[in-house]
Amino acid sequence: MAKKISILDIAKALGVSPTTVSFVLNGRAKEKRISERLEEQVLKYVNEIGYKPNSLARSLRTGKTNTIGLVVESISNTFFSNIARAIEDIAYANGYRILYSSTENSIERTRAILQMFADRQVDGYIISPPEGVEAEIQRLVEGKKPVVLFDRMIDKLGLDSVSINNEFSAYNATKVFLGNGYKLIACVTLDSRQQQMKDREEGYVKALEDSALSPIVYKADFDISDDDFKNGFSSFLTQHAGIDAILFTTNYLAIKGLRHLRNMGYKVGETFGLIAFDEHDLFELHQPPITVIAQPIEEIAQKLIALLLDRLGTDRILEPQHLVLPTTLQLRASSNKNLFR
Amino acid sequence: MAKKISILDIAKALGVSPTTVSFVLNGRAKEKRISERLEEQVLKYVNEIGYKPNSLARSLRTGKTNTIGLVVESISNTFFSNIARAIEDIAYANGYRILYSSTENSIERTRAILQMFADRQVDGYIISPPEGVEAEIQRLVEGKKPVVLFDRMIDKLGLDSVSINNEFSAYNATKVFLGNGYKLIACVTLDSRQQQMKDREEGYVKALEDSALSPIVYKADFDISDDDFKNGFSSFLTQHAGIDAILFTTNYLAIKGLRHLRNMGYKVGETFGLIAFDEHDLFELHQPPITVIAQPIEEIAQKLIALLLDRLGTDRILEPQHLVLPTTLQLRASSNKNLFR
DNA sequence: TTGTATGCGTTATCAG
DNA sequence: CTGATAACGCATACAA
Repeated sequence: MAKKISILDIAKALGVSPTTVSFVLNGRAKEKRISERLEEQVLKYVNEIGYKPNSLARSLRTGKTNTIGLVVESISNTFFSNIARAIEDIAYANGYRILYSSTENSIERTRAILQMFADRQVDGYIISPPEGVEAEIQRLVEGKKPVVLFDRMIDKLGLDSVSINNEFSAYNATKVFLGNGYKLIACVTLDSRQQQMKDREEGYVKALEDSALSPIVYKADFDISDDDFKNGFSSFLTQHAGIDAILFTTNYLAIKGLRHLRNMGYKVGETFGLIAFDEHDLFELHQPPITVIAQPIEEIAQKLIALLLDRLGTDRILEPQHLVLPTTLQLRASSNKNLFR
Repeated sequence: MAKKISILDIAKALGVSPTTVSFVLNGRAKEKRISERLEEQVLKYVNEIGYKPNSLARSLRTGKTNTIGLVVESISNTFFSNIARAIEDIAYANGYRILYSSTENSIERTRAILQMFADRQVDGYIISPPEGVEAEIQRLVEGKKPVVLFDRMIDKLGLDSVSINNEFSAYNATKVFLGNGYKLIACVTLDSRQQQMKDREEGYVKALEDSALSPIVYKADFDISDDDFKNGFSSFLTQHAGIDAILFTTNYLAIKGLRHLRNMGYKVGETFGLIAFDEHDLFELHQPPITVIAQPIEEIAQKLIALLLDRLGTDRILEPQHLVLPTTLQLRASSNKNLFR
């Protein structure tokens, strides 16, 4: 590092005052009407010795850390890691760094994370909140830190948010099943009060109601073990004999389901319809290719960070924005048994 | 937040000096022989008002930020996001936070990232370095910051590192092809001077040499477009008619390859062998299931962070450690055409 | 146009 | 055992 050089050393070496150096460094030379010669001289010297301001000291002074706290369910989940990847780029381009952390849907963990982020004095937050952390998030807002939510909403807090039209997406997907002649359509979802999960289920239910059919729903815990899922899921299937299509409301439930369906001898595609939420690298290559409800990852990331940077840029409290982005139904063979005839 | 309270306020409120409060807060009460009554009193008050020390100020003073810089190729790659996930946990448990960034194999980007991390004064680095950043990493080391490398090595720097036995893994996998009766075995790899890629290729070559066969290698650029890959790959296949097995040295090349092989009508599994580096969610569910060389992700992460924490804990310069972990060859149908007879 | 002095919240050095 | 007080490096109000 050789991080010994401070603004003072520069000032001394050049025989000017630290203020002058500071102004030049912050691009306020013109504004402060510092002579161009001097400005150049400072810039040149700074460049020569490779001086970099100490961001800690600067942050301590200004109260800004140029850091954004990103709280996701799990960074190892492709949906979130892709979001993170996209956010990273835009944040960096705007001079912000990312501190991230995975909640694993645990309230405890989330509390700890938020506490840490607060300690670190991040300037703003992007959060996909688990259930039950309303109070903590509320506290952030009270601390005047901008917060943008995604993936899951917490309506009552009136925060900026970016989400997708969950209900319609599920409704639409279920309609595809119906249109393709599936009769007994089930929904496998999370046992959760998260709004987006409820919405997805609701969309499914409504589509069935349109055709005077009754919903068949299996709910699994977020952190269900493979064994428990297997047991629960297979007894669900035998209980409701004749199910010929399933809408999975999350990606990893779909993967779990796919595995067990195959093990149990169901012919996904040929006789059994399947649609999953969220795109996945290999869904297209799966045999049969899996129909998915794809979220616009890039766009979500863009809107999130744009919203946050917006808030970061001003002190005024703006009307909260709720962006609802459309999904894309990526039609593949798994939702159309007619292709197999 | 209400982050107005400082150690000074506490001192005033309690009628003691800031020093005392500081000592108590840092658990040095005993050491400094501060009366227990006073200690309790301070602790109690601090707890009551929910005071949290300002980590910025502390870092400025101590020169430690309790932050680790994690530099990966791309956080959206499952291998790296899983590593990141595992590292995150252990780091947090030890009081460290993670700043991360994706290089996308660009020297420019990596330089910028390293610069940023240095500005942020991270305490240590975990890096999977692209080619050509030796000088920059060297500089970190000169700045007395511990650096642990993974996935790719830079031998001459003599840094701590965690890697896998790339050559043997590829050798072993190729042997499986040979044992299962494949005749014309190709290798698809990265056009790169990265040591681990050369090692993988070398393992493949050696296995073939054992049987007096000549290697057939296709090399693609790291950031090759789908179209370019398609063109290059298919002309490679026609040039070397009769190829009946391929070892892919990276996960995403395998996925690209899989896609094009399917489009071109090759019957992976039945008549065409395939083995890929790195596990993937859906490889097991693919039809046929894909044989992979699986890296011990948890263990890699554990060793990385353990090594780094070790270095962080002491000033002494220790003999650099090079941990080489074994991979697991996950045998599935894609590498055994006999299963299809 | 530039310099001086002060504070951000901690920790550490030294006295007492 | 405890309390002043000086740093850490930067930014800014205020002077000159």
